[in-house]
Parts: sequence; structure tokens; C-alpha cells
Amino acid sequence: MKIGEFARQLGVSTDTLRYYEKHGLLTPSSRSDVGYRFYSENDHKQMAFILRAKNVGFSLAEIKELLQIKFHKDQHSCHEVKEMTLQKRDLVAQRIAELTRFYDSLSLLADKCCGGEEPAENCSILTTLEDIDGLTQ
Amino acid sequence: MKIGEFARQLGVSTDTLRYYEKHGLLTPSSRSDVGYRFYSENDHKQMAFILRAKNVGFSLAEIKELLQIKFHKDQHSCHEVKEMTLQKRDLVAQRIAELTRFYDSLSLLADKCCGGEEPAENCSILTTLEDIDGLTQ
DNA sequence: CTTGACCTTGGGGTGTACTCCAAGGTTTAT
DNA sequence: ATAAACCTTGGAGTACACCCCAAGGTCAAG
Repeated sequence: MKIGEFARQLGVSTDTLRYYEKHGLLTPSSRSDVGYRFYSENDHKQMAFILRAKNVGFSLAEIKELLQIKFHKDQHSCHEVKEMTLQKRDLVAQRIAELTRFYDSLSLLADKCCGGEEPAENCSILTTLEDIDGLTQ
Repeated sequence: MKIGEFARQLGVSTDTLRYYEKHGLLTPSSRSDVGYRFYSENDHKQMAFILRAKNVGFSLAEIKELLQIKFHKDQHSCHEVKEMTLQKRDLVAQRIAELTRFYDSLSLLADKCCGGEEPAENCSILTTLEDIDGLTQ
């Protein structure tokens, strides 16, 4: 599949795909005689992985590291690869914990709000910002 | 408290504080006669909130919106404020769900890895990237 | 009363992640 | 065979979130 069709399927621009290739995140599996990029089913899976990782807040540099868990497998021991994986997992766990705090805070705010048509200034829960932040402390 | 001390307490630069003020995220509660910024206890709480939000992947623009749940309370009804809060909460829930998928994938990878000293290429779980992405599909 | 550590504004520079040409070659449909 | 719709590389420009001066004013200690 050529770059245009591939980009459409994944909802990104062709510029983005060339940018990712340049920065080592996704190299198309082959090129035509005249140099056209060709993307495979595997490339599609890798790109989907990249986009999901980006969506949850990983930088391209971090995503590259995640991808290199694969590329490192030949040069490093099973033990090292496992350590790297666990380290990344802990980072993800920390983000989940913080997001959960946000979720709980916003839930409490919503629950305690009467939801009526009167101006919200009467909603005591909203009087100060610290309420948002302090609820789950 | 002047800007230098405040910045030190929060682990950010004075430049960052001036930048946040310029972009409407945190205005110090007062200024001295000659124009020195003074930050209060409340400012400290607001800044802590901003930093935690940033840490879980919210952009400054999104954080500003979160903060404006407070500032909007006078002009909007309880109902509107509640809707806005629930909408933000759903966004947070989506991010948690995706991060949880990453966590599960990385857990499975780590669990199935033998963790020994042999080269990781023998770890069948690591043979292809799709394994990382496909496990929880 | 001066030295050094603060503070002010304004403006320029940096890294990340794109985004948008320009100039040219290729493919496909009519 | 020629126009439209692709593709190539290279390089310039943009938005975000800072970061780093420069030039000058302020303040507390010795």
C-alpha cells in the first residue's frame, strides 16, 4: 500500500509518516523501484500502536523506547528485556494512579453539584479551586 | 511570598511562573508597590493542581479549561457547570482505559518472559511487535 | 552606601512534533 | 499522449511550553 492510502486509513498525514520514518519510529517494509514507500499489514499494526501510545501521553522518544524492547531482543538478555518492560509498566501505573485521582475529584464535584438552573455560584462545592484539588488528598 | 521562593517550593522556574501568568493559568494574588509578585497559600494550591494535571498529560489549554469550571460559576448555571465537569471526567476515563490496556500488555509481556540470562530472542513472546499490541485486543 | 541577591519587562532562542511548500519524477485514466 | 493524481526529497514555517539573556530597578547586610 502506498503512503497516501496508508495515511488515510490511519487518519494521519503523509508528512507525519515521513516524519516518523526519519525519526526511527516506523520504516515502511519496502520501497518500489522508483522509491515509493510501501506499507504492510505489520506496518499498520505498528502505526496503530504508536498512535495509541501517543494518545495516552507518551512522547515519540518514549514510544521509540517501547518499540526498542523488540529491537533490543537480540543484543540483550531476557532478564534485561524483562526489567525494561517492568520499568515502563511502573511508569504507566503511576500515570493511571494520578488520572484516577482526577477522575475521583471530578466525580465528587459532579455528584455534589445540584445540577439545577440556578447560577452555579450557589453550589458550595465550587466556591474554591482547592475543592477540586483537595477532595482526594 | 516572592516569586523566587515560590518557584523553589514548587520545583519550577520563575520563567515558568511568569509564562503561566501571561497565559492566564495563575495570577499571583497581589503585587508589591514596586511591582513584585506575591504568591499566597491559595496560589500554591492552584499551582500544585496545574502541575499534577500537566503530569498526567493535560495541555496548558486543557488545564485552563479545567480551572475555568471555577471562573465560569458566576455566569453559568449549575447544570452547565455539571455538564462541563462530567465531560472532562469522561475524557479522563478514556485515558485511564487506554493506559490500562498498556499496563496489561506490558504485564503479560513481563510475565511470559523467562527473565533468564539467555538472549531474549528465544523469548517467543518478543518475536514480533504485534504481540505487544495484540495481546489485549 | 555599596555589594550582591533579588525583582521587573521585553525579546530572542530551543526542542518537540508536526505542517506546508517547491521542484521535480511516476502512474493512471481518458 | 496528456492531464490529474499520485509520489520523491529538501527545506522552511508553526504552535506549544518553556528557557535564557539584557537592561534596569529594589532590598537587606555589612
